Amino acid sequence: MTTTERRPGGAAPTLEEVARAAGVSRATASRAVNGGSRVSPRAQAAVAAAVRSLGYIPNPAARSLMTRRTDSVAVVVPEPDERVFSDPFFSLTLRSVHRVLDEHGLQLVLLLARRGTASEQTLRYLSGRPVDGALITSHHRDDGLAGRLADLGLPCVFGGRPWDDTDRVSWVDVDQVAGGRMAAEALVERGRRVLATVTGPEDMTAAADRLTGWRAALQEAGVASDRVAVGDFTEAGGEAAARELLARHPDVDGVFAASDLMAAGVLKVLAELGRRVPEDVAVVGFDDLGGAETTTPTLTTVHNPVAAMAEEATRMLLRQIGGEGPASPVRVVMPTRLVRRESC
Amino acid sequence: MTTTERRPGGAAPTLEEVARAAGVSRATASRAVNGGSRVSPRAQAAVAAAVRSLGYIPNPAARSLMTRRTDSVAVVVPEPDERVFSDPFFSLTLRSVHRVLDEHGLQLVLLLARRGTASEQTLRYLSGRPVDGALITSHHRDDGLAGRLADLGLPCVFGGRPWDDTDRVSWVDVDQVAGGRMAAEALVERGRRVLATVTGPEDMTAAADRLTGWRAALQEAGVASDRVAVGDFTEAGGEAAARELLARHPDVDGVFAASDLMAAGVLKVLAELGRRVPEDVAVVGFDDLGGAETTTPTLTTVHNPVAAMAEEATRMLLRQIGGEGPASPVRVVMPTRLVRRESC
DNA sequence: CAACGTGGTGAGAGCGCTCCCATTCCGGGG
DNA sequence: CCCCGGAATGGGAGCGCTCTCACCACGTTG
Repeated sequence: MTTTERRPGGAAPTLEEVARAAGVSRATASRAVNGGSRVSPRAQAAVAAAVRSLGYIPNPAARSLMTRRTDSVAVVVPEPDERVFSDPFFSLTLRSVHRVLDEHGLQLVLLLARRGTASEQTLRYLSGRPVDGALITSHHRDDGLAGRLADLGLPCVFGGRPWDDTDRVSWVDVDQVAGGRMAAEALVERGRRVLATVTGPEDMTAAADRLTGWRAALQEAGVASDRVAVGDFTEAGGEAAARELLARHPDVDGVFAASDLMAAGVLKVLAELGRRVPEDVAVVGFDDLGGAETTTPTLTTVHNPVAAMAEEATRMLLRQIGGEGPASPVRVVMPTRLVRRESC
Repeated sequence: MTTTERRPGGAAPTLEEVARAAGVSRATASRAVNGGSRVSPRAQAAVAAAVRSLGYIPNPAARSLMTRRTDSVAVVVPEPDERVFSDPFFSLTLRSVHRVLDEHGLQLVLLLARRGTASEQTLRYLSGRPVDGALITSHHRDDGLAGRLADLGLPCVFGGRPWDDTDRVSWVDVDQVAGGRMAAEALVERGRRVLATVTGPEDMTAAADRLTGWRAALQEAGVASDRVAVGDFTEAGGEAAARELLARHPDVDGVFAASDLMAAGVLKVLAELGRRVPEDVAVVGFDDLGGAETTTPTLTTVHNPVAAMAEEATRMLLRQIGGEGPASPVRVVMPTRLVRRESC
């Protein structure tokens, strides 16, 4: 066990004391502590011993005052309502980001921001550079974060294409348009012709893009694409949207829900109304994050490579932080695929 | 909009420059920036104007080097597996903590720790005092965190009673034993006599305490309390445990699952086996975090005041951080209650 | 043998901030 | 008229660290 000896004041030991104990200068002690290039084995060993015996831990504030690095990264979530945390999308993102950061010894600072005035606070906070970079998830149209972050000069990567300034910041996204097309094609292929969709919030690019792909594919197939209800990516939202949709269009024989959570809500409503899935109504979801396998029937869905995207975004951020100078923004669009299960 | 003028180097403006621009000394500028007692209105205004025009943001590293405060708090989660994020318990906790911290202008640092060697790393990190305090959630028996954190002298509060050193750290918990009793009594009251329980992980106090209460109440009622299966607080875990339980004891007419997630798994198995709930088998859950209302049938459950606990824990921590000197540990045990729905 | 690296080292200068303390400038009381 | 106390201020030290630079003791070279 390390001794917990402290200075007279009870304060933590400083590098100065380590140096004294090791019989070297503060500079040499610093070099030794930081991986020690240009340090003799003798000095290295002496410092290591002193560190151990004093229980020395470098003061991060002092260190980052000089290095201008904090070894931490912010995950900015511009929407702290219930949705965020209960959505497996978010959970998986956070976990993946954390794993990558952990590999590099970085800490994760969670920045939840209420809508509206929140980006103001968030930006103010970030301008103080309390973190080395920021990862932005699930942001909405009106926050204008992308441009402002680009102005700040803080390394940052968006998870999901931002609405504006798409060429000024780096981002990673799945090919949402292709995903929307796949859903449409899957339903058409099964002979469905009276199709409807439950989309996500209109102010999120993911929702808008999936809808774009859906409409394009339907038009090409010569099928009407005007049966649309807006959900909010939650199961309850999907349920409400499905009720509305089926009331207006009782003859629907295929539904695309822009998230598996919403698809679960759709399945629930269909079950209540006594419609068989997929016989009477085929259903396609989006995400494939585990939930699609536990519904009844299991869900045919468009795979969303969330973990891969989060990891890629994090690595991009780390590269941006590590690299010198403001590299030009990078865009990565990941492919997606349809996963066939029972519902379509 | 603030001008984004910068120093020659492109660096952020310093207090020095603000002082110069305002025509005052650095000391006065500092006082003015920090709420300004003992500063003349004239100087105050001049500094405010300079801050605005230069777009000055204090450097947090430099500030905390002097003040020894970081204005951030760690939430330590000693179990970063899927379970944590998908559990509504955790989501709600994180949200509540964040809300309270936000009110006080503090940031939330998420500290996920793998089991095993992880507490070592976590403790090392915390010893550098990169945060003003720590909130520990959902910890397990073998991590010995409580004592070690107490040794560190870092302000901290445990959410849920720790296994060891319960008198050396502050903690908040719900009256788990009473909750276990309530579940037992509810089932007995409905005339059930062949009772079984699906508990949580054996190395978590919440699970152990609920089981203790359950057993005590059953013994008092003269009912056998030896039908126990161990789950892991997840739906899948509850499902597996229920299968095992019903295979061993097909005559069971009442089940207590130590979480609603596990109760959902139990309901699923019962439905598959064609047992009616509550007619054939009554079921009681634990948590009541929203999920209990969406099962079929809806779940009678023991209410877990998670949000209130998280808020209380956070406020306790803030008091501990604000107060001078090492106050004696505080323990808070919150009452719980049974919420009657359809399943019992 | 003089000139030249070259790895190892320490002195010292800050990083940007807060805070202690001495100084100044008041008005009011002796 | 002088002295004293309090409010406002500035000078300067120092938080704990990193990093540049000069320096020294060695070989290695021409």
